[in-house]
Amino acid sequence: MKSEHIPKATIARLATYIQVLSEFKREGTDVVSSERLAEACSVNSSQIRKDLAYFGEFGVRGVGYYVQDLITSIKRSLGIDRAWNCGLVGVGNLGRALLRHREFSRKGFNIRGAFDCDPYKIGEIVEGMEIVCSRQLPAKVKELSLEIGIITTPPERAQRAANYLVGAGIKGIINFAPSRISVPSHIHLEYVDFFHHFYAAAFHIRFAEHQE
Amino acid sequence: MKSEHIPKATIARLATYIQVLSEFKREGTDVVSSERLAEACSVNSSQIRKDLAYFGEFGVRGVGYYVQDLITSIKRSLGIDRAWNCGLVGVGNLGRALLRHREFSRKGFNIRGAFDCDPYKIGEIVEGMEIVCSRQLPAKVKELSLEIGIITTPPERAQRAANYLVGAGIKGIINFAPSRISVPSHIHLEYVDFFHHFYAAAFHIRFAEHQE
DNA sequence: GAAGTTTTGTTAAAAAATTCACATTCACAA
DNA sequence: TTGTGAATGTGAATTTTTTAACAAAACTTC
Ligand SMILES: NC(=O)c1ccc[n+]([C@@H]2O[C@H](COP(=O)([O-])OP(=O)(O)OC[C@H]3O[C@@H](n4cnc5c(N)ncnc54)[C@H](O)[C@@H]3O)[C@@H](O)[C@H]2O)c1
Ligand SMILES: NC(=O)c1ccc[n+]([C@@H]2O[C@H](COP(=O)([O-])OP(=O)(O)OC[C@H]3O[C@@H](n4cnc5c(N)ncnc54)[C@H](O)[C@@H]3O)[C@@H](O)[C@H]2O)c1
Repeated sequence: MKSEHIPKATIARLATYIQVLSEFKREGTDVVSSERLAEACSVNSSQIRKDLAYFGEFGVRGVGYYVQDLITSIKRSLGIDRAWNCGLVGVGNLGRALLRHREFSRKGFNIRGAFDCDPYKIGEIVEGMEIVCSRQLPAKVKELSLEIGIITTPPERAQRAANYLVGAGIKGIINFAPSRISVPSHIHLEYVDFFHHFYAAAFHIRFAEHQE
Repeated sequence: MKSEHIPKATIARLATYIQVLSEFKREGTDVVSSERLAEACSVNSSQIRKDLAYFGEFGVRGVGYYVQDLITSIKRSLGIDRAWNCGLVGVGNLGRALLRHREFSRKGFNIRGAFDCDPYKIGEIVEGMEIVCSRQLPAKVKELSLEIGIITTPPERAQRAANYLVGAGIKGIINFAPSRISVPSHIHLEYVDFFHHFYAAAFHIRFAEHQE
């Protein structure tokens, strides 16, 4: 059914499918039905079939989905069947945690450049990578073919970091700082904010108490 | 219009509104229209009015919203007008970054307990807090009145961590590990997975290239 | 190789979320 | 006090997303 516009929610679910399918694979399961996958992901089974239909036909009727094949197909659909070079701006607490996180490269996102403006941090080695001055961003983006910029600076510096990245020719930005930034429309921008999960928890716990 | 069920998306947006309103406040803006707030949040203005209507009437017709009042009202609506005590299980890279993050307590989520099962880590002090053995969870949850559990263990340990937390009487869990876990239905469970933001970036960048 | 079973892919129906449109309300000025 | 302008709150219209239902396809068994 291949389609044009893909809902954001679909992409988030595809990430979950990959996660759960990988677990199935580790357990030695070769084939899985949409029903069984749906249960493991806590979604409706036609939701899964619909999500997949945006990209093509990956299953076998009467059988289900071959786990490994489906992982491969979803990855190809999302464009993560190849490596993406990333640059991280702001090597503080969070930036360091991300740099040390092996899962990034395992999932195809290689953090190849780490940038900071603090002279005490520049030159330091983190996870085998030297922290470089932000001023060198343009040169490094080209040199390392960086395509995705990760912003982990304090919020008031996020816009500046974004400007550097955009100027350097980055194609997409993931902003972990809690501030809205503006970038040209051809740059893909994602905000990461996990506080809303805490808000949701607080809200629901309180609501449940209120019910009693 | 006060309503029963609140969409997840609404809660995520309310988090954004708080963020942007706080910025307005810092800049000295006292009153803001839904139109202006909408622009800053990149959403539709009636979306904002609808989101707020779930909880009550907070604006003044012909005027707009008083920034400080609206922040207060949203916080009260979400149940974050009081402090929430949290316990963090798994003091690794990510756990440490979260423990060191001041924003948590500023937003009302106080991480009061840090737990790990690694004997080399137990006893260590992080941000003025002693890392405690996971076995002491039940005692500590009661002692410190912990209500929300934060899981930052490796994925294969997340279920066990959840079991401990549930057994200890926690009310909600935020799981940062990339694995599905099961908890009794009265426990509120949130998954934090920011890889889907990377997937979305990769997908859109690639799609844009494909368009050319 | 036909009949039966299973599970997909897809169309149709239902539900939910978003946007529009405007009557209502409030502040302020004449 | 009344009129004017502005912006909220909300019902209705629209769009999007989710769920249900089922025909088409593939495997299994007899
Ligand atoms: N730590 C967390 O757990 C956490 C969680 C959620 C969000 N965040 C957000 O992530 C961001 C980083 O948090 P953190 O705790 O790592 O803060 P941090 O202060 O430890 O690190 C910020 C780093 O950015 C660097 N920096 C500042 N301006 C810069 C610039 N213009 N160019 C390059 N580097 C610059 C600083 O030198 C510092 O190393 C913040 O916006 C924070 O709100 C952090
Ligand atoms: N580091 C990141 O940037 C990042 C980003 C996204 C998600 N995550 C996820 O967060 C989790 C933690 O990541 P990390 O990089 O901090 O890993 P890590 O290995 O540095 O830390 C894991 C910690 O959990 C402890 N632990 C293990 N089993 C435990 C148990 N049963 N009870 C208590 N503590 C236990 C370990 O001793 C260790 O200190 C992982 O699941 C990871 O996939 C990490």
